[in-house]
Amino acid sequence: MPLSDSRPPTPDSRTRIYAVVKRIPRGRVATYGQVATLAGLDGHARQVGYALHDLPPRSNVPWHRVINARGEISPRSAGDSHELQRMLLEGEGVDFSLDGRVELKKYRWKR
DNA sequence: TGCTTGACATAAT
DNA sequence: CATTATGCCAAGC
Repeated sequence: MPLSDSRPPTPDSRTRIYAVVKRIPRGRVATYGQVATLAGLDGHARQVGYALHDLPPRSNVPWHRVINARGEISPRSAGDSHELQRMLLEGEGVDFSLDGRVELKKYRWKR
């Protein structure tokens, strides 16, 4: 069986997303939509979140710098990662509002 | 093969 | 600025 060359060339969209997330400078945050756009997946904001969800905690990807358009940490189904995320961001100098929101006006990563 | 769910975004109200 | 409704696309079942 001549192993045909019909294998899915899926360059793991996740890999692309991770690459973009890694590009986020320290002390700054980006929205899912922004990451999706920069990753060439304009409109796949949801997939970005999916990819990050699959991201193992040992990964060197600063997933904590990715937040939703409201400037808040997306409420996940389970896990205490959202607390860790806030902690990490605060550790980088990102200021949080009393409502637990980040001032995108100030910290939004501007390409 | 088709329906449901999901770490979202944007526009309208 | 909050809430509601709709859109988009991929993965899971």
